[in-house]
Amino acid sequence: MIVPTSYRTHPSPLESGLRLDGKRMTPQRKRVLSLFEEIGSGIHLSAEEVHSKLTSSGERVSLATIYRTLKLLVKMTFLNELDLSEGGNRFELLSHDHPDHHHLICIRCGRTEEFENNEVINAGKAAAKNFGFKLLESSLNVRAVCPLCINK
Amino acid sequence: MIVPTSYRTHPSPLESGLRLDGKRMTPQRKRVLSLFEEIGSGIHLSAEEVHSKLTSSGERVSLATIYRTLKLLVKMTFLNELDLSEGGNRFELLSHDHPDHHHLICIRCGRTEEFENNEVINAGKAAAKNFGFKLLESSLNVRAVCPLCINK
DNA sequence: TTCAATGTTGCAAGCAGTTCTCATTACGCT
DNA sequence: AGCGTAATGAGAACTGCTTGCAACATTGAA
Ligand SMILES: [Mn+2]
Ligand SMILES: [Mn+2]
Ligand SMILES: [Zn+2]
Ligand SMILES: [Zn+2]
Repeated sequence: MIVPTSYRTHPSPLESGLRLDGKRMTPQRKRVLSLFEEIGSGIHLSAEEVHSKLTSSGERVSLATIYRTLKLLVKMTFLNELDLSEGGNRFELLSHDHPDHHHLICIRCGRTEEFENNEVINAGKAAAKNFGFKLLESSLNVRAVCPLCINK
Repeated sequence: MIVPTSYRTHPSPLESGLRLDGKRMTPQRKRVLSLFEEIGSGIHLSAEEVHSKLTSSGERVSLATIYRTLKLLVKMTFLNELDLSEGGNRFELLSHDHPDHHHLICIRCGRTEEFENNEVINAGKAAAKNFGFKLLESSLNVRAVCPLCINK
């Protein structure tokens, strides 16, 4: 068996995406995306939460960079940005299995559940078509109180 | 014909709503609600817009009072608060004919169209029921680009 | 391997929208 | 008219986020 003398490591999707836009791979960017990949989809983190998760595990990243990186990762379609209207916006790994899910939010404790519903997707499409708008995205937020919070 | 010597004017819905809560009727509160009633439903104003509409027509109201009054009128169900996620939150007269409409927003110029859709309402109800949450409200925001904004 | 070009970071200042503090004003009741 | 207390105005404060800038790090070329 022949062992190559040098490894040509495949650039990650992040790295190649950055490259063809003249952007650079940095440890900060790798760490932010890795965090989301490690915790998996279905978790919705604020910028502050991302920041404290990284710094409390010894990484040195500034909050400004977190904001810049999250915005970049959203533009690159690695992440999805949610406006759940309680506290700051939240970010989640964009899962290509469930790209169009919606959120049920407990306004007391923040617990957030996901659900999918095609009628909702179609309602958005229909509304845009009706008025001649070009659809970008539609999001249904259901504000509610969860069982644990229901009695005070 | 007998002309009464004193008129007992009916208290407005605003006034009676305030009364039974120990709250007081003020010119500011009357003006803010009147503004929405005059422009009619289907108009979505930010706090700043409410403020400048009132002050530019000669009224003296502070922005802090606008915010306080808007919140109060929402709690009293005269107004509805929208989180359209571009710029600040917006407020509209709560029309009892179309209580549960949704919004299609042009992210370029802010133009906002309304639409109703029962499947969406049901989707929210179903999601809440499924997870045992007590539903408060569900809002579908469709972000899009309007015909006038579509070519740059 | 070195180096220059330029993209990226950290920090602090800035900003937009909203809430809060507190002294003053003014409803509403008698 | 007078009193108790709710509401207002003015500005400070706060939150979530963005930006300007000097120092720094990555990349590609030499
Ligand atoms: Mn989600
Ligand atoms: Mn509306
Ligand atoms: Zn809860
Ligand atoms: Zn437009």
